[in-house]
Amino acid sequence: MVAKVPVPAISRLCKVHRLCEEREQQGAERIASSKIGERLGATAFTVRKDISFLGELGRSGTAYDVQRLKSHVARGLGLDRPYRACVVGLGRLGTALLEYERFAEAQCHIVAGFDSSINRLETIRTSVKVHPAYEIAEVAKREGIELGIIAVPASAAQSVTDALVQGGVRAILNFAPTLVRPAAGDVILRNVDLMNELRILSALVYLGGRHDGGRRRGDPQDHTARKGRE
Amino acid sequence: MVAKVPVPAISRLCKVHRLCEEREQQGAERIASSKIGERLGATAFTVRKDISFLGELGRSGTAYDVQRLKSHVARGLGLDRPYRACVVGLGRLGTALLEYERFAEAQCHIVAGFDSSINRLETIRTSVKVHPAYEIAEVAKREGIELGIIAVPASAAQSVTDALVQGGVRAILNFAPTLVRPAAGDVILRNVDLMNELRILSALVYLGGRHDGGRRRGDPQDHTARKGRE
DNA sequence: GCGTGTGAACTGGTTCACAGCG
DNA sequence: CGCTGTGAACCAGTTCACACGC
Repeated sequence: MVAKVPVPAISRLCKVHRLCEEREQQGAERIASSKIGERLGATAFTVRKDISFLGELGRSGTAYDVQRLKSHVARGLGLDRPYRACVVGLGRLGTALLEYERFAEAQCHIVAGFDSSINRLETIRTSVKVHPAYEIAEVAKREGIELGIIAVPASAAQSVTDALVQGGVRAILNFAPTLVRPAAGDVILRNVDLMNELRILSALVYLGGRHDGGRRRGDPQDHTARKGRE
Repeated sequence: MVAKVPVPAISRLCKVHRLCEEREQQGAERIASSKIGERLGATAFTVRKDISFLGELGRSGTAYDVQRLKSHVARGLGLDRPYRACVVGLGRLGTALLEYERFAEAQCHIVAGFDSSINRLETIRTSVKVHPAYEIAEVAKREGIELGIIAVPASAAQSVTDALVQGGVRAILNFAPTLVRPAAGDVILRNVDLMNELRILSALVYLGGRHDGGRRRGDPQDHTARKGRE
């Protein structure tokens, strides 16, 4: 069944891929769905189903072959495809992201930074080429940038989004604390809202006991909220 | 019905709260569920249901009173309660978080930073008090820290988690690219996995057209993945 | 009429039970 | 026998339909 993988499953599969790399380096040959589930905070059922979404893997009675599983997931989700990215907004967070070398592990290569403050562009010290914000669309197109990372204040987020879309990016990761809408095109968008994460945690603490005494299953979100006492 | 609010609803309600603050400053008196939904990327139904999870609000035929709605949500989720937090791991990301003043808007006050490198502790320039990592539990207890933000490499994440739990924190926001488990206690945990976000986006782009031609409803996740052409 | 509040239907993602291979 | 693969049951959360207040 190579179709319609649910987004939560995709998220877990990406983690499976990472786990495989980890185990590979440790020299492990095989890994069972139960072990994967344990490591991911999901049930073995879920893990197996997720994997089967990508089509049948080397059928077997023994556990998954780490190498094979890894490339199975990589192929199914296109994770080996390298792509170019940019960061818009070079405040503290933006700068941190700009220089985060380990993104390369996810095949993500940051090739440009943008900021609206000429002052900041001049003082910043980084190996990545930086440009004024009004050049976003142009540079994105010229450099073949597929992914835009937004780290600007909420008020600027929408116009930055529009510029990125105009520049032809295919996906956007938005850190600005506001919902942005891709005006047109088939742009994929995910939001990472730090302020909201804090508020959610605060709320969960507050709701405390009376919130949900029961089991927490393999939580749909990436952002797993779970009570202790596993 | 003041019980068992689903986590996705909590997330949306937190955004409603933020939206109310925004509208309040703009001097708006009232706001309709349809408008809220539009702004949040959810349907008006969902918004109304979310709000009703917190109990009945000033029943009316006209739209919500912004002030009343805001305090309704704040009271229902305990968002007005200020709390103290710390950041563990003072790399680029950790430092950015440590100094992010706007967290205070979410009533989150960062009162301590930790790192295992004495060198880094000495060179860092910040207004927040910093401590060596081995003092986590002690300082957390002494300072009454309720929330821990983890920004260390994956390999250190679990031990940091344990130390935080030992220090009595009630909630943890984990930025390390690995699942951590609260060994004991009622700790609430959420993960923000940047590397995984990138991989997910890459996968969604790759799966592209054949992924899901259809509607995207008021997406369960915080991290809304949605195709353009709303 | 417009707009909220909510029980009932629906949806799709997770869980389960069991068939099948090594 | 252990472990994977998968159709079917289950269930949380979303959507809907309709009652009610302005």
